[in-house]
Amino acid sequence: MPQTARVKKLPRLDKRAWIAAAFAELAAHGWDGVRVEPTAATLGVTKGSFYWHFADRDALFAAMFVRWAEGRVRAIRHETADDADPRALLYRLIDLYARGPNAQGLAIELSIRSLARSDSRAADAVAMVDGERLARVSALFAKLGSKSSEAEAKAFLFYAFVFGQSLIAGRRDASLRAAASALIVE
Amino acid sequence: MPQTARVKKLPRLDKRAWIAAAFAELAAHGWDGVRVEPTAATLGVTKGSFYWHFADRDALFAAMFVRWAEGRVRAIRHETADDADPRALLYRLIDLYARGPNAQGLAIELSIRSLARSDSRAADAVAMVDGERLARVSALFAKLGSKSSEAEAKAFLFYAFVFGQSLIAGRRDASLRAAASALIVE
DNA sequence: AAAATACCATACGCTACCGTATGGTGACAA
DNA sequence: TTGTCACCATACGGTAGCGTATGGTATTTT
Repeated sequence: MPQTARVKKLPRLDKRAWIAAAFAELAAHGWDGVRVEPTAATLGVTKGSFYWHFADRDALFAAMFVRWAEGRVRAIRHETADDADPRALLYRLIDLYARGPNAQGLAIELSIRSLARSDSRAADAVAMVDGERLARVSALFAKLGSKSSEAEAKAFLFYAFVFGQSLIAGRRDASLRAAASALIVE
Repeated sequence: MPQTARVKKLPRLDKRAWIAAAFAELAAHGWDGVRVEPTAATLGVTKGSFYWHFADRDALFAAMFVRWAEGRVRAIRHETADDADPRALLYRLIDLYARGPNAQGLAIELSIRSLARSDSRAADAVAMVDGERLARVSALFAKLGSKSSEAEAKAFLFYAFVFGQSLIAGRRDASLRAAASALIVE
């Protein structure tokens, strides 16, 4: 009996599990950290599983792009569904990306945006998400009284600020961030 | 024959040449594109040269961080030296990072900021540059009549916008960018 | 029950690099 | 001249990971 007795139920993974694990690696170690064999190890399987579900490593990336875009668009629609108080909602959105309750999601977003500069499939995913986000935030500013063109400009500013702010080191300068946020929203 | 007629036969590189070549690779293919042997090939030497100038690959990265920080601080001081018309200067700074006459520099900046989330040496370099940039831009807003605290907030907003905007796909929406810029500067 | 299918393990060859060890060569000094 | 030193080439061992080939086992289907 040379085999290790696998008492537990066999994992029997699917594409979703692989993609989820790949996103975790991406958030932790960037694109060069998304490797087949190490990910297989953390999933408790071997790469035999991977190459059953995906043609190669590149196919995994492609699947990650579309899944990310879908998930983001859905999340944005959900986050901007309650538009009772647009101003409060805008502040909440900033907070969502600023004091990372989801630093993982932010890392993923930045990684994908980084790849989008050279990979057209990633660029497509980013364009899709950007379109949805700009439209939603623009609508919020319109509800606050801005004309259509001004609302779009404010949405662009808002959106660029949210991500740009995440690139700037200081986790400490919350007051600075709050003041800058007020300059946009008010 | 002039005394400085270096024979082309022997390249005789130094650290600076290696670092410059590494930055070119970084801008083109990211951190995982900065490899010793391929870079040696493009420099026309072998890795024997590299391991004479650097202890290992990590030492090259460390050298890149400090060189980048130094170069950036110097560039920022130079760019903000002429403060005759602060408003025009602010617009010029936005333009500098927006319609990339220097897409290469932007790619490098984003790569380093990406690494700064996990590498403390990169984080130090980024903090150094951020400090200088915020101080300079803040001074510009102060010259435009803002109180100290407001000038800092505006500088933060300005700075975050500049980088955030570079993350958003559209190269096409120049008008949107201009409108958003006006919201900050005016 | 038997066969087909879905999923995974194992083993293999292959490439791209990293870092080291060591020898070679030109420039310059003694 | 002769050595020394700065700089590089060459050769080597070692690792990590990709993709493939093939066989095994559990699950489902017939």
